[in-house]
Amino acid sequence: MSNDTMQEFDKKYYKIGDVAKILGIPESTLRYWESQFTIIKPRRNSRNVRFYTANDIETIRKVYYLVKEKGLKLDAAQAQIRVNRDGVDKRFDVVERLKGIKDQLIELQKAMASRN
Amino acid sequence: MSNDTMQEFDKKYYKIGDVAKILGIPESTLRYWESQFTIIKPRRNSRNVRFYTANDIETIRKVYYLVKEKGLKLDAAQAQIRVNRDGVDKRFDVVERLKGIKDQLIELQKAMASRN
DNA sequence: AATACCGTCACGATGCGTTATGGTGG
DNA sequence: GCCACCATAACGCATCGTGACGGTAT
Repeated sequence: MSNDTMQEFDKKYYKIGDVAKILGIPESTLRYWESQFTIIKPRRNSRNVRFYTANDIETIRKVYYLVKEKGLKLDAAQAQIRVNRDGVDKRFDVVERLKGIKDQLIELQKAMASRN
Repeated sequence: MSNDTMQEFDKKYYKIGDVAKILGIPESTLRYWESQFTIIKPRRNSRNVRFYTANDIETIRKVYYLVKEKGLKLDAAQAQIRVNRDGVDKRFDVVERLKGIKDQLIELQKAMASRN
């Protein structure tokens, strides 16, 4: 890991060589995916060198899973990652509605208790 | 549509030319997909001619959607179709559990009514 | 000088179908 | 003899990724 990697105390950046080693993917593939995806856009420093966050790496890990292990096309993988986000949001909505119902039931329970 | 197509009164079978016209897919593609998929296996008659059910056609329609419109690889499309079945089953399970809760609430309502 | 990065481009592998050929049955 | 079907194999195109090249910065 190069010296540049650490930018601040708590915020780590990884250069492409680091990411390649961490994920076991050639640098050339990382550059190629970046050219094909809109969801993988690492920051660059003033000398045009890529700097990846841990979040970037997680996204790439998802792409790797979908493309390499599930056999989706790059386009489809990108769409799928977005759909998953939507799916999470939808599940979250359901949870919120059920929490509302729970609150109503608690109120009902209180009402019943006060009747005794 | 050829004469062979209708086998019984209520059960229709379609030959490959029929399916190709219905779905707007070349026969060659249908044969190719059949060679690659396990989920598309139309019956054959004694002369080795394919006969498709309406169900077969629906499966092919799903494949068409996933492969042509969503850009999945054939492998991934096949997996996805299975996953969707699982997904439906899981949603069904949730509905069943919520129905059970509903029954309990109805019982609760009755109990409250009898208290008056 | 050696190393790590950059963009680009050419090449190769794989996936996906199409087309061509020759054959059978009605 | 025509039409719809069959299998097989060669071919072509697109996608995906790799490798190599020359260049820059530390």
